[in-house]
Amino acid sequence: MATAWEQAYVTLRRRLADGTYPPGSHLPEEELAAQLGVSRTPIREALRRLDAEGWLRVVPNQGAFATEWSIADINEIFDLRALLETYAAEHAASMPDRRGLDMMEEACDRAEAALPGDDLNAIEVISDTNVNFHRALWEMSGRARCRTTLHSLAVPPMMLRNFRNFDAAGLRRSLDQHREMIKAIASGNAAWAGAVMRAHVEAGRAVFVAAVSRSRDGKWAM
Amino acid sequence: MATAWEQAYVTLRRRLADGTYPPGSHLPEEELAAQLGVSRTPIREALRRLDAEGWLRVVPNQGAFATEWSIADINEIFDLRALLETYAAEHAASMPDRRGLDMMEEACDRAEAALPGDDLNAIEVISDTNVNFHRALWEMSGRARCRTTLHSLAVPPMMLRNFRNFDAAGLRRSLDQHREMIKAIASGNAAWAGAVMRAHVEAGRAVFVAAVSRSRDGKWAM
DNA sequence: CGTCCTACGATTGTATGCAATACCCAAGTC
DNA sequence: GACTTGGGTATTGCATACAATCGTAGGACG
Repeated sequence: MATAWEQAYVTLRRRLADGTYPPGSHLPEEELAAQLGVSRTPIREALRRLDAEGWLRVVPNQGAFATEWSIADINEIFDLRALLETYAAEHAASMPDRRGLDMMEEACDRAEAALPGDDLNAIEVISDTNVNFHRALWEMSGRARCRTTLHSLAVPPMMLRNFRNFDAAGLRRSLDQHREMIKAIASGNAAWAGAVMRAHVEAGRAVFVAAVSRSRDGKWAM
Repeated sequence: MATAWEQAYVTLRRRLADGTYPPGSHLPEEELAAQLGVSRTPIREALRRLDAEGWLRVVPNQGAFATEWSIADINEIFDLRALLETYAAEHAASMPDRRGLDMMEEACDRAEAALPGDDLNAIEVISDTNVNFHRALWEMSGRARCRTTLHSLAVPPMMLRNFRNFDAAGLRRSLDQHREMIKAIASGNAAWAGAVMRAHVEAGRAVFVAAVSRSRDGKWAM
């Protein structure tokens, strides 16, 4: 069994991701401690880590606040993902391994099975398998620092929720890009893998930007 | 006055950077607490943050160990710095501001004044002003996430200590590149700024690689 | 002599208590 | 009426105490 603070970290991160704690909201330590059934000590340690990873901001003597994301922030994140995911894909292609490729295949299979359903549950599955796909790729690249950095960039709330903005054709294309990436990596063609990844990230940005411009007041449902 | 855990964080980070706690060494909480004159609680919170930033690794029930760096790790860090510092330089050039440019100029002036001295103190000053220069540039780029990521990549021990590997000509060239970057940014030429930055990072890598290959057993004095 | 087991010491993990600080609101002043 | 000031409350910051866990040294057994 993992330590209490690690469990708290995982739970709080998930809740920040799924919107249980909306951006800007205050997170009182005692309340979190009561919810998770532990004391404030492990909660505080989890909050320190979430702070370091950008999930929330701990202000001295005021506590933790779920981070709010401006459109500029999100564009920056897409920029960084474009750089780092491409880098990871290129290096994964230069050292492909069976186990990682299998994990990526499996993620695609599961996503494909969920694709026909239009409900939120399908979106949930697709979002989930998407994370698994990318994680397997980061792992295969063998770049530890790149992996942890991408983890903190690609998993936060508005990235996961962006899947709700995809239409059926968009999801189909996203999945096709995943399949193409597997081919590129398996063949050891770094340039190919990198190019597909860059297109993949930019397609995600385009979906996001379109969703933002649809909402007239410039605010979006993240 | 900052909180105790923030002070502990800064102090421990500096000690990890200057070699007081060598790579691989175990850092008992109680000992750190005694050294800094606080209890274990703020120490633990500082350690969580240092862990998240890659300065050390906290193993459950075993404590904190200063991270050890393989040559592959360091090459990865230079790779990521090449990508992200270039990105930051390009965006700084697209939105130059007087105050940031002044800070960069000042860092160069101070480094230049210290340059004639060959002693370790001069190296210290140069290493210090180098950090200030880059920080000012990151700040100017307005990219918050890029800045925090670079902070955790560019400041760790072996990056700071790499300055000891530069010869006089190398330091001179490094400083010239800083001056050139200021010109490029001030003129708003993003491509120029990015190219100089990339060259700057790669020059640093070359110095590092040369230092490693000079030591026959593949270990280096970091 | 080597291996396994146990008990001890050292260190980390968590809970709790108290001190310090910030926020909120009401009363007072200009 | 707007602004300032004071106290009360809620929340965080830190220290301490105790529980849980790990590593190791020593001894028993094969």
